[in-house]
Amino acid sequence: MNNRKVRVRFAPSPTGPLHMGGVRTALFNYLFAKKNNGDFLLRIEDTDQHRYVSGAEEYIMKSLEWCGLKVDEGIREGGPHSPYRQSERKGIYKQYADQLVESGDAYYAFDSAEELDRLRHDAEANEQNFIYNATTRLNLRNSFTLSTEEVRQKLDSGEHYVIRFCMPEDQVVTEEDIIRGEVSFKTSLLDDKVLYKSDGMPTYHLANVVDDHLMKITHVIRGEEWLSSMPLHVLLYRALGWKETMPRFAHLPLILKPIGKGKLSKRDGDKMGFPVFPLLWTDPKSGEISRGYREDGYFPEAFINMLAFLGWNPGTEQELFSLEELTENFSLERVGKSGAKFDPEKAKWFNHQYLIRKADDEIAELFVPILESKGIKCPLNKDKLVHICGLLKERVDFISELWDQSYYFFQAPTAYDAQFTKKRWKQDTNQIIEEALKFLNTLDDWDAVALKEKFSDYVNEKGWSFGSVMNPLRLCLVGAGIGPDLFEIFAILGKKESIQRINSALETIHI
RNA sequence: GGCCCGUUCGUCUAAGGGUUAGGACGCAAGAUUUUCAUUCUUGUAAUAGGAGUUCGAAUCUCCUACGGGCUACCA
Repeated sequence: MNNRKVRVRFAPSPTGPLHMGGVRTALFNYLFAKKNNGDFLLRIEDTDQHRYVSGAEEYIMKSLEWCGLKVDEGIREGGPHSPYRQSERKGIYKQYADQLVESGDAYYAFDSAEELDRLRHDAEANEQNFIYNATTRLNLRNSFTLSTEEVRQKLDSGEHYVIRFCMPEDQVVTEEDIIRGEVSFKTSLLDDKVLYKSDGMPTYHLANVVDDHLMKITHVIRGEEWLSSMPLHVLLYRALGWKETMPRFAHLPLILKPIGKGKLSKRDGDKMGFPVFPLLWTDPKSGEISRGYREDGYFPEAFINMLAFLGWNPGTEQELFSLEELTENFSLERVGKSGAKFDPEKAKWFNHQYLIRKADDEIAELFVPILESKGIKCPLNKDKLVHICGLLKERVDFISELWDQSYYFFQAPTAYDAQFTKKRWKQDTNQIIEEALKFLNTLDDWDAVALKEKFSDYVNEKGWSFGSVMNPLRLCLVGAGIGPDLFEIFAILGKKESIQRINSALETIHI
């Protein structure tokens, strides 16, 4: 229909921390934009002053940044359509509301919130619906029932008013959704939505349509919760005379609770022990803290990859995609229609995949702060730490879990796992270990491979079973039945420390 | 209640009328291993139900059921 440059926007309200569903919406917008060499804008929709939460805006930007979603135009980046915060655009909406009134597509209404509430309640009591539209507007206080004179007078006297869209009486609005195909709505069932509030602010609907038009947005990609307002928006574009450049719509399926019914909420995360927000969030009022994916140890690449697969798939069997690869392969046509239950286990799996693909030295670097938090200060040379990380990364999903797998490298055992001891430390074990210790003392080449070879020969020579020697030795060095190849542990610990640990164990363990 | 959207293994999903309905997560078993893991192999398990259209339906149509969203001077 035209070859305008693709421009999409992510338009959250700063009413709290950005939910992972919101991040996914941002991600899909970003991917679509970049795939089509377009622009990705961030617009803050803060037309509701009551729900404004301080810090939310900053949080949104930090979250996108952490995820690697670079914004082309936004409140911080600026751009040709500044400002990008709707509260700062307040002045530009009124003229469009006025335009609609003039063309007869909107009208003034003076009903109080209480009056309308009462009508809704009454209708509900009678198992009816109250809809402010053609069926009722002639019984209410508005430009239809009041004379031009009266309306003028009320307006001039400063009485509170709103501007409502005049929903056509009997039309069918049909619009193509990129994900869902054609969707139709009967206007007789829709209501005369408020476009302009009595506080002088536009509602979401007006501001959204006006800004998308002014900012030359070509595709509106948003959550399914907006699908029902698509006809209103379509009608607004038409009424405003912007039919030709109206963006195309794509409504994304929702992210649902892992178990049970309904969409994913903050509660579910608390209950089941997973984050629903990208970053840690401290509520400015209550001080309540919500965990974040970042702080929980997720890599942004893993988080993004996981999110992308909630509702989208490439149609191949590849599951691991970098942001660049996602961008290359993304298409709205491959986004599913149905809501996706979030699976925290799969999220961990994604993180594991990214973790094991990281270079050992990078992992080591990330592990250092955790070691320091445990009071371990550069206990080993860097090579050894890198080696440890390489040895153990397969076993964990998060960097922080490395500690549970490796603590014995940094501190000698102070206790010995009772169960393992019982199972592996037999009557003759002390004697065997003492002999083995003598042999180990004679060895100077304390390299894992050499050690393994020489010690294995020795064990064979003595006619011992491997298990009867190795398991107790593991207990001596580690204090428990965990860890990688024992000779690797020997090598990393070094001869002196290894011998010392065996001696201590021999002194401590009695059966 | 009304309107709109949806429904393939427990979960994420593939299969654009013809496949033994495929993959991944999870779970289970086996193999490997000096422990614990890893790894490898195998298994587990699905087209919501009912009508139609068709030689043939997971795929198209309708009905039912179930799920979800919206129904504010909130976004």
